[in-house]
Amino acid sequence: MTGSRREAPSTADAAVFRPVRAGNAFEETVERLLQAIRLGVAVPGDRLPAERELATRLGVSRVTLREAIRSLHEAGYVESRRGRYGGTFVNDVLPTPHPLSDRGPVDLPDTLTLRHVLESGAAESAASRPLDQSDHHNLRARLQDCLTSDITEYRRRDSRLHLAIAEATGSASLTAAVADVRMRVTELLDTIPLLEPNLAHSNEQHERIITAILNGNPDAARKAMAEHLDGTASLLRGFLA
Amino acid sequence: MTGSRREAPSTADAAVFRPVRAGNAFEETVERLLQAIRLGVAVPGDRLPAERELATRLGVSRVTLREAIRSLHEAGYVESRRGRYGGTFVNDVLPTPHPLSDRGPVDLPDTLTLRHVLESGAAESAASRPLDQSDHHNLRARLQDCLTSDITEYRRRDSRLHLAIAEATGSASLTAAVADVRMRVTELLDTIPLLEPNLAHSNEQHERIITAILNGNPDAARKAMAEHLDGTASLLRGFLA
DNA sequence: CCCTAAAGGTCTACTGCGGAACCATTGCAG
DNA sequence: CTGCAATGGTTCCGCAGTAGACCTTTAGGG
Repeated sequence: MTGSRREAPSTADAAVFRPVRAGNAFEETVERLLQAIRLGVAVPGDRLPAERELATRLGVSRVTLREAIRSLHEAGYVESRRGRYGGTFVNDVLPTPHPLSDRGPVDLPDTLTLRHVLESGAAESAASRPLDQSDHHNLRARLQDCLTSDITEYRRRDSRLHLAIAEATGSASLTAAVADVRMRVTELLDTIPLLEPNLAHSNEQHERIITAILNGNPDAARKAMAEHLDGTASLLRGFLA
Repeated sequence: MTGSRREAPSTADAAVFRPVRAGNAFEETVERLLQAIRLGVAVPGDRLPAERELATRLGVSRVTLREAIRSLHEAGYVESRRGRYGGTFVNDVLPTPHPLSDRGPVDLPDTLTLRHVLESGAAESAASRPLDQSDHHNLRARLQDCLTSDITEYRRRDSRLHLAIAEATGSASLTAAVADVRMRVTELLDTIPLLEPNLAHSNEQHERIITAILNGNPDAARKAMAEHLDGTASLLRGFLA
């Protein structure tokens, strides 16, 4: 402990006594909705769940959710329509995001370390459990989305594929953690250019990862994922160092 | 998306539209302080940081923190003393916790999957970076604490060792994630007996893990950690299945 | 012996947020 | 063409939580 009579203060203190809340309810809600859009869980044209339902699922009041939606509307992400079969819809053209935006500076090594652990672990874990037909279908469909994507949509479909891998582990907590860390990485990636060669290379790696998972080969899945992540990691280190 | 015109609802929805807050500020604060005590970050006799400082670090008001401390006091975990050099101190004899206590039922596979990913990943990550002298010292000291521990203190020292491994990755986010998942595991472990043979076996595995990390052998570290975790995983599955 | 620093203990606004009721708009079914 | 159901839009009230000032206790130093 800090000031303990026993020994020097440790950094475990920092982990346990970190803030209990990341921000206020409004900010957290905006962040989640942005996550849905940026990670490709809600694609242009999609309708978000109705306000009453969404508020319940997010655990915030409808008023707070509506404030979040309003700020997303003002930022150009969504439009709302009233009446039966109305709702809040993701815009077809999304705003090009923020030059390493609003909030505090990100700790690059911290983010990359966490990402490596979570995503290579998820790949291994997904490959070492029996997958049902819908898992197979989902993984293959998301892979195909990447292969057939142009540059403008690639980042979202890439995220969606990685999320599908996390889902295939069957662990909701792990999936949530992967979604969070990908959000952090995505914010960084959006500040650097995406080139055709990277995309082709990325697609090859995706195929190897998915093949290993579908074949139930944990070690190969982990290794393929690790290589894949190393690629973007050195890219980021290069541009942001 | 749910209700999307495009395709079937996916479980990624659940990850992104999960609740933004785990509970109210009071409950979260109690949880954190319990974490500090149960994971051995604050051991009996230790003084917690002063209320004003702790409230700032946890990002809650002093009133809320004090309510949390009061409920820990009533539960027998801590005592507070006024005056200069006063403070809140961890009791020497801690209450034996809750028979799979208050909150909702835990998803065992979910917890174990997340734990496997985080902790084996942390071991690998710690082994693949240069460690300074204080890292070496910390790891060896925590290992020694386990080797010389009797049964009553073993769980706390075990957690503290595993936390030290996470710290050695240098990633604050990963350390926090490991602390959280260990808290979930600890609550489960506290409901089943701890036997001498398990303890001896555990110690052997700990030595192999730490040796691999200190020698900078990522694969060995990961493998040793994975075996170690498999042990308690099947124990838990046995008792709780 | 008293003063001061550092800690816990108390009180008082103020505010963010949740809960719930109610209004307004829209499209489909009858 | 009328009514209903499903949605977004609005309003109000109450409570949990925050911020900050202030009180009380205690140990050590001058």
